[in-house]
Order: sequence, then structure tokens, then C-alpha cells
Amino acid sequence: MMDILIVEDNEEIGGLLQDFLEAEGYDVYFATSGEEALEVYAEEGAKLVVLDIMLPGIDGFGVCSRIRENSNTPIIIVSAKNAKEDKLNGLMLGADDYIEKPYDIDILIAKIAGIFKRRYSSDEIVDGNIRLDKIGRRLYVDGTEMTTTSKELDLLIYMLENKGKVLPKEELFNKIWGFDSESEIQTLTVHMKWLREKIEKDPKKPERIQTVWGVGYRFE
Amino acid sequence: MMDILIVEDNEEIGGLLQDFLEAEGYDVYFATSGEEALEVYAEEGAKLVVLDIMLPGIDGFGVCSRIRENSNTPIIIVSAKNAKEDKLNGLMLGADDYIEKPYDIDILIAKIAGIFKRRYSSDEIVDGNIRLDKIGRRLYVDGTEMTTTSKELDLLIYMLENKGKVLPKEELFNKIWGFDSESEIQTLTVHMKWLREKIEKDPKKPERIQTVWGVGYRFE
DNA sequence: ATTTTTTCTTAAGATTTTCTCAAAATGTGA
DNA sequence: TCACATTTTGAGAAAATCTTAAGAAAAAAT
Repeated sequence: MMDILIVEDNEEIGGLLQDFLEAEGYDVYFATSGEEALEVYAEEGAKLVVLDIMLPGIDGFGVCSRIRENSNTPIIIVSAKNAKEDKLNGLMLGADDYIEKPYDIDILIAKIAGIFKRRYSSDEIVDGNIRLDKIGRRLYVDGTEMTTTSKELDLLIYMLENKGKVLPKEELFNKIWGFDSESEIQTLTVHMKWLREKIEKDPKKPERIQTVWGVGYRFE
Repeated sequence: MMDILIVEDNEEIGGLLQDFLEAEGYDVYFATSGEEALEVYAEEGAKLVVLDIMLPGIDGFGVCSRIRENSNTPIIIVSAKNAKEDKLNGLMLGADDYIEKPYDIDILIAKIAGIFKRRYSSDEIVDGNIRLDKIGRRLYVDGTEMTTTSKELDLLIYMLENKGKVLPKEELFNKIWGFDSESEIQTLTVHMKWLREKIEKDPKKPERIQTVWGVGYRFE
């Protein structure tokens, strides 16, 4: 199943949008008509649909209701400015969001990211004796809850999501503290120590958070 | 396809940059206008584009979006200092990185190397009884993991990627230690010894890392 | 406003990696 | 084979990097 199905009759707009979304890491299909969209959707499905209302042939409402017939795939309706009727109808049909043309690509990307996050990002990571509830921001080790600070949890999440990779200190630091942080890189190592105390059996001999000399850390 | 396409209207800066990058071993083309860049790009393509934003005629953003239309060639945006808007726009348009003018050539080279590494080099090298995980920076010999130091691993990677070639000591040394290293070339031979101990069946009779008398080494 | 919690800084000490040196071993060409 | 050049090797020194602890600063909660 693809990530995003774009339905848009203007090839230029659709193509550009496709590029942007692919740059964000989504698997995108771009359909230029309602017919094509429904066909592709029936064939393969999609996690989210970005749907222009103004389409030749079957219009956006038609596509929306057909998709809604037997699924609750999130749909973002795109339509010309001030088409209030569109907004009403679209939302009535169960679209998840609505955006006006011409739209700010940033906002659309943010909306999409938000939907993906709410809908598809697993809220729990389980790895060995570690269970991490991302939504509730709680960490369980061997079934018992550990209190963690915000930074610790962010760090752990990032490492869990990049298990097996060597994560250079700079990368970790930039991801968690922001590339423009004023803090010292040493701060990272201090947080690592605290994390180790919480998740390692023997913090003196870390098995999960391994240090890779001269480079950074690797989560196992 | 060339390695790097530089787009920069200042001939002096661009020419200098070209020299530096060619010294790093890249195949570089230097275009002085957006038009020329797009033409050359359409003709031949490039693995990476270093793009100045301020250009006469089609500006950098234009070039960026045109290139992005049907490719995801990595793009590094170069722009005047503190032009946060440029940064935002550039990154929005799908640039992979951003660097401020005046920039440190070393940093740009590092960014480029990073992109090439992430984008165009595979994660795992398998060769005979050796398996090397570049992402995790781990070495397996006959299936069992060997601990390696950073330099050892760098050396081994370089040799694996240049299998069969005679690698002069100076070349190896410059690649791993940097041409401006203060260390003695002897250091290289010490590291070779350590590597041999890790990957050779009989380190006294090396089969993989062969000595080429008076020149350097060759990996078989 | 005060307390509590989190985050950051710092510096000493521990650890690991890297480098240097010189003797021993090996290869090369006359 | 011999003299010479180059490489290998081992041991220890030096340098770099990481860990840790303790206290200061900042942020959040009460």
C-alpha cells in the first residue's frame, strides 16, 4: 500500500506536490483524474488521500464518497478559495481536513504529518526488555515503569528508531537539542549515563547503549 | 554522469571550489548561470548539485525546483549569511543541506562527502569471509564479530572498496589520516599489522592484505 | 516566592586508541 | 651471498576520548 494518493488534474501542481512529499519520505502516487484515482485505490489502497475537488469526470466528492464507502482512509480535501460549499460538503462526507488553493506547501505537509502521526505512528516501541509508550511518554523496563526526563526519553526514542546504526554524537546532539543549540556536546554523554542507569542491567557494562569510540553510540 | 555540478556566478569562487573538489577526486562541472546549469544537468545529469541562490537570470530556487521536478538529486544550497528565508525556502524546495557564505571549504567538503556516503555507498560489504557493516561500523570475520578501532575500520573499508588495486602508502595515509596529518607514515604499517591480526588466517602469511614492496599494499 | 525537578557545565580520572621508536626480519639487486 | 633498503613487530609513551560526580543554572511546579 502506498502512503499518499494525490488526486489533482493539474499536472504541474500535482507533480510538484509529489516531489515535495517524496522528499519528506512518503511513497506517493499521483493520479490526474478521479477515475484513475479510484482504480489505483481499489487496486492498491493508500494510507492517505490528497484530493482536489475540481476534477473533470468524477469530481472530488464522488471520489471521496466512493472511498468512504468501505474504508476510513484519511482524506484531505483541496479546493479553490472561498468555495465554502465545498468545505461543508467535503467535511460532511468525512474528509479529515480541508485546505484552500493556493495553499502553502508547508501547511499541507504539516497537516499530512499530523495525520500520519495520529493515525499510523505506532505509539509503542517494544524492544527486548524495554517498552516505550510514545504517546504517554512512559518507559517500562522489565515491566516496571521508570521515570524519565524529557530529554532522556527523546534520546531513547531516537536510538530505538535507529537501532543498529552508529549514531555520531553530533547527529544525536543535533536531533535532540537542535542544530542551533548553544549547549556543549558533553551534555549528551551525561544524559547517556542517566539513560544507561535506567535501562542497563549493569550500567558499568552497557549492552544496549554501546559507545563507538571516536564516533558516537549504537543501540543494540 | 558527472559527480558534482557547481552553480555559482562568481567565477573566482566557483573555480576555486572546483579545484578543491577535483582534488578530492570528484568529477566536477562548474556552471556560471542557472541557465547553463539546467542545460548541463538536462544533458548529462549530476550526482550532486552545489547551488548558489543569488544568480542572475534564473535564480537558485528556480534551478532547485526544476531539478526537483523529476529527480531527487541531492542539492546543497549556498547563500549569503543569515538569509534564513533562503534556508527555509531551499529546504522546502527539497534541498538536502544548506551552507552559509562565506563558508569553510572543509565543512562544505565534509557535507558533500556525507551526502555521497549516505546516498551512493552501500551499507554492507561482503568479501570472502569478511562482512563489514558500514552503518553499524562492525566487522565480521567468518561470522564472528571483531572489535575494531575507528582507524582500522576506515582503512579496511578503503581497501575493500579498492580491491585489487595497488594502494601506495602515501595515498592510504592521506585518505585515512588526512593530507595534513602530522603523524609518521610508519603509523600506517602498525595499523596494517593490527588489521592483519584481525582478518588474516595466519597474520604471518597475509593473504588478503598483501605488501607491494616499495609501493604500498594491495587487498585481494 | 519557594521548592523541586530537570538540564547543563566542568574537571578529574579512567579507558582506549593512536603514535613513536628501534630492533628484528624480510626482500631486492648487484 | 652480501650490502642495502624496506617492512614488520613489540613495547611503551602520548594523545584522544569517554565516564563520572558534583555543583550551578534554568525551568517547572507548588
